[in-house]
Amino acid sequence: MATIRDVAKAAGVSTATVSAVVNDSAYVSPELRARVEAAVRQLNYAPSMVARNLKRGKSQLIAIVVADLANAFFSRMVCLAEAAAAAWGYSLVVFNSDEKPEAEKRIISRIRMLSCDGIVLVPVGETAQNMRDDDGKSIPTVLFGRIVDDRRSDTVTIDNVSAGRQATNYLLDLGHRRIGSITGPLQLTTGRGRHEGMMQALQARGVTPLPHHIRSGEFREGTAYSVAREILEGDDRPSALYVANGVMALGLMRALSDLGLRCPEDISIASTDTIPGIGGLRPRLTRTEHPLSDMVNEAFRLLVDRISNGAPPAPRNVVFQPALVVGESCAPTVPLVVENHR
Amino acid sequence: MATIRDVAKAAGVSTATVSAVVNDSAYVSPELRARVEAAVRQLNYAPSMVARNLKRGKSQLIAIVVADLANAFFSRMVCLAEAAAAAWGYSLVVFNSDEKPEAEKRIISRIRMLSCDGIVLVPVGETAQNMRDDDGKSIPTVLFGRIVDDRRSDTVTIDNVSAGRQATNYLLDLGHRRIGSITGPLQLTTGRGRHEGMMQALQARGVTPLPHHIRSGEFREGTAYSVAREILEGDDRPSALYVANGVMALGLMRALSDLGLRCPEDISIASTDTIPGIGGLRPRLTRTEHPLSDMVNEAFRLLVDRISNGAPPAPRNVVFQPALVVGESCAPTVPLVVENHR
DNA sequence: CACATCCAGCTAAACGTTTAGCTATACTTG
DNA sequence: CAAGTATAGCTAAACGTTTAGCTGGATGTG
Repeated sequence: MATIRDVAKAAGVSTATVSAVVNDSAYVSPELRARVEAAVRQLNYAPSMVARNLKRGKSQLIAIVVADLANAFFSRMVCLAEAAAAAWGYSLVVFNSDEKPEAEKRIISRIRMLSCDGIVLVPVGETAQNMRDDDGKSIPTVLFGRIVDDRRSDTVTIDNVSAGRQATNYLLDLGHRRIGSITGPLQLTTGRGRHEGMMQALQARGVTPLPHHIRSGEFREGTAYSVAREILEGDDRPSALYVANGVMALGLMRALSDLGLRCPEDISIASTDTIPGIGGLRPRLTRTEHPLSDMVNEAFRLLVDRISNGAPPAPRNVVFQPALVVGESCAPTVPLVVENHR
Repeated sequence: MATIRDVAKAAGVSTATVSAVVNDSAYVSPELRARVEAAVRQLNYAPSMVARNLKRGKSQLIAIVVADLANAFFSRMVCLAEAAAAAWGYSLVVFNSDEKPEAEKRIISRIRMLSCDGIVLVPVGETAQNMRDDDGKSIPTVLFGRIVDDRRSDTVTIDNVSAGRQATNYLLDLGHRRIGSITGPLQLTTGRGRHEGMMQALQARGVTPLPHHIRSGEFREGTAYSVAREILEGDDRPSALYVANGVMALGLMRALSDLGLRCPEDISIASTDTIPGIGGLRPRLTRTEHPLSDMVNEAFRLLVDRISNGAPPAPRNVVFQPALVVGESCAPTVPLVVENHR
C-alpha cells in the first residue's frame, strides 16, 4: 500500500505538503494541491492510522467489554454501541469477559496495549481497578449497567431497585401473595438491586416470601432453567415468579414448557427485560425494561467527553428509570374464599 | 504510561535488551534479565501495540462486517466470532453495514486505514471488490454466508437451495399445496438460493404457487410484517408459508398475532433459521438451520491461514449443509374431499 | 535600492517499538 | 602469545505519519 512518501514523490512535493492537503491542515497553493490530489487518487493512498496514532496518540478505537455476549441484552447493547461509536467517528473493538474476573483483567491489559481511546465496561464482579496506568492516568472509562467500587469512572445504570419493585408490585396488584424469584447473581449490583426492590415491594404489603421460592444464579438461560425446575417441582409451587433478566426468563419459559405448565394459567411471570423482537410469540412477557438505546447513547456521550476533555471534576453517575411494560404473562389469582357457614 | 526507553533506563540496559527480555527473542544473561523484569514490574510496563504494529506490520486486529447487527443471526455470529478471534490471539473490530453498499465501502476503507490483519465480511449487494490495494494485494478476507463476484477471497456459506427445498418439502409432505413465501432479497445469493430451493421442491411435486402468495423484501422484521399482512389479508390465503430467515419469521408471527390467526391451526410456518434461545415460547418454529458455530470457526480457520501463509493457490469455498429441525409451527392440511354423488 | 516583513513549502525530529549489524570481551587453538 | 572464533549486548535506522521551526522568495516601505 502506498505511503505518504510515495505520494510526495509522485506529486513532486514534501511529505509535509501531502499531509497538509490530506488533512486540510495548512494553506497549500491550488497548483500544488491539485498535484497532490491527483497523486492520491492515482496511488489510491489512504493514511495509516497506525502511524498517525503513534504520532498523535489517538487510535480512534473504543473498546466495549460486555459480560456475556451470548445474552441478547448485551448483543443489542453492542449493536447500539457500534452505531454510537460510528456516529462519533470511532471504531468499536468488542470483548466478552463471559462473567469471569480473570478474563476481564486480561482484556483490560489488551485494551491498554491496543491504546484504545476509551472503554465502555460492564464490570464483572468487584474488580475494575486495574485500568490505572503507572502514572495514575487511566484510560477514559464509563461503567455500564453495574457499579463497582471505582470512584473515578462515570457510570450509566438503571434503577435496579425500582425495576424489581415495579415488577413485583404488578404481581401483588393482581392478587399474588405466593411470589417466588429467580434473582440473578447477588454479588452484582444489578442482581442485588432487583432483588432488594422485590423484597421492598413484598414487605410494603406485609407479604413474606417463602425462602425456597427464591433462588439465585448467573444471568444465563441454562442456570434459570435448572433453578426454575427446582422451584416448580416442589410441593408448594408459587403462583408467580419474578425473573431478574430476559435471558433467565427464556430459561424459565423452557422449564415451564418441559413441565407442561402454562403461563399465565398455571403460573404468572414478570421479568426485568426480555429478548427484543419476540413480541409475536406467546406469551408476551410482562416486564420492566431498560431504555437501552438512551443509556448507550448517554454512555458514549460521557465517554467522548472524557476522551476529548479529560476527567470531569467529579465522576458522573447517570441513573435511568425502568418502565413497566404489560404483556400477557400474568393473570390475576383467584383469591381463596373462606365460605361463611350459615 | 512507561515506554521501553523508561524501562531500559531503569534497568541500565539498552532498549534492544528490554525488547529481547519482553519478547523472549534473544539470549539475555540471567543478571540482566532479572534487572529488566524488575523494572517492567516497577513501571507497570506494557508494550505499545501501535508502535509494535508500525514496526512489524501486524495489528492483531480482525474486522468483522455484518449486514444487520440488530438481526439476532448476525449478533450471534459476532458472539461466536469474538470467541474465535480471542482463541487465535486477535481482537475483534465490529462494523455494521446495515445492508447498505455505500456504508460497506466506507467501512472497508476504514479497515484498510486501521491496518486490520484480516476481514470476515458478510457482503452487501454485489460490491465487494473495493478491498484491493493499489498494488493488487488485498487484506486477507473471508466472505461469509453470501457470495459475490469476487474470485479472490475464500467463502463460507450454507447450501441455500437445500435450505429452501427441505423446508418446503416438509410442508408438502404434510399435504400443503397452497404454499406462499416471504423470500428475502432476491439480489442476495442467500435470498435467491432459498427461493430457488422452494421452487424446485414445488415443481418436483407438480405444484404451481400463486404469484401473489410470493413476496420478497429485506431480511428485516418490519419488512416481513408488512409483506405478511398483504399476503394474509388477501381473499385466498395460503395454507402455509415458507420464510427465508429467522427475523422475518418473527415479523410474520407478529402479523399473525395482530390478525388473530393461529399457528399452526390457521396457517403453517416453516423458516430458514430462527432466533436462538426462544425454544420455550410458542409456537416453536419448524426450520432449516445453519450450523453457525461450525461455520464461524471454519471462517476464522481459513482467515488465519491467509493471514499467516498468504493467499492459497485457489480460493476455497466451504459449503455447509442446513439441518431440518421440526418444531410445532406446521400442521397437516385436511385434504378437500369431493363427495361422490350416488 | 536596501532593508524589513510575511509566508508557502520544506527539512528533519519524534512518536515507541524491533532488529540488522557492529563491537568488545571471552574463550579456543596452534 | 598471537590469531581466530563466538557471542552478549549495544547502536541506530526504520516503520508512516505529523508538525515545529527554518528558509528562500515575494512583497512592501522609506
